[in-house]
Amino acid sequence: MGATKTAYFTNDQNSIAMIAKALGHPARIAIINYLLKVDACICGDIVNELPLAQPTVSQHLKELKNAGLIKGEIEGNSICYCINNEAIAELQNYIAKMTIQLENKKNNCC
Amino acid sequence: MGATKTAYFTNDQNSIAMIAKALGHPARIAIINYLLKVDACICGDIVNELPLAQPTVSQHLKELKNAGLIKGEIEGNSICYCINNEAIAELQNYIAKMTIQLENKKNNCC
DNA sequence: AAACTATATCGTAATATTGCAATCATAAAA
DNA sequence: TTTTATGATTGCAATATTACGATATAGTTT
Repeated sequence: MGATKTAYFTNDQNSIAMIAKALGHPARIAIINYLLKVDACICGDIVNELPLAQPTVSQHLKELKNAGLIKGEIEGNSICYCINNEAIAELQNYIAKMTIQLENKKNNCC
Repeated sequence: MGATKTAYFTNDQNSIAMIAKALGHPARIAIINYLLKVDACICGDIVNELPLAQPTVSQHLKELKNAGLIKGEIEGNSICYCINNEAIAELQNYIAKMTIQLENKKNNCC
């Protein structure tokens, strides 16, 4: 008890849930928004952008990385993070499917 | 410490994060998928569909409801849940914006 | 090499989530 | 009215997340 029963669900369900979960924190949304806004993926200053301490930001970056939403590349002293289009595409694809299904049934209820 | 610093972020960031968070569990993805698949939004059998106990499913439904992703309507003895298109639209809109921004910068890095 | 910079990791406290058995609330059926 | 069915709520244990100070690691600069 307490732990998510991952094994009980399909790969697809777990995969989408993992991506969504990674986006399920305002700090991580803020990080993604920042990476989208900044022209090059200059990083590190993410810490300056966010109202959180450096270790906390580092931890959020790690979670985004684990979920495949961002990639990091060592660049001399610092590290360059940027968005991984594939994960975004997977989520977009899922949402798009949902929307199509929703349109096909319109106002069946509620 | 331990609690998310919601107040430090914008409404938009919190709003999207809330929706994403609600989708951040395979059981809740499974519920959404089921609601999309079933023609009418006959419910209750959600419990039968999922490998989880009734109180657990009820809790997941509550979270989806809190996040505005589903609506529930009392129907005699049972309750009829269905998807709330607006929340889905909000998420889709956000992802679409992301995609546009991503296309505008292509391979700047990483 | 020593100092500095940037970022990750460790340890830990506070809080949140997940899951379920037991129980409650309400409506339908008998 | 008693029973039955459906779904929510309560209480609790196990685990996960969030946040950060302190520290470690690795590259850069002096």
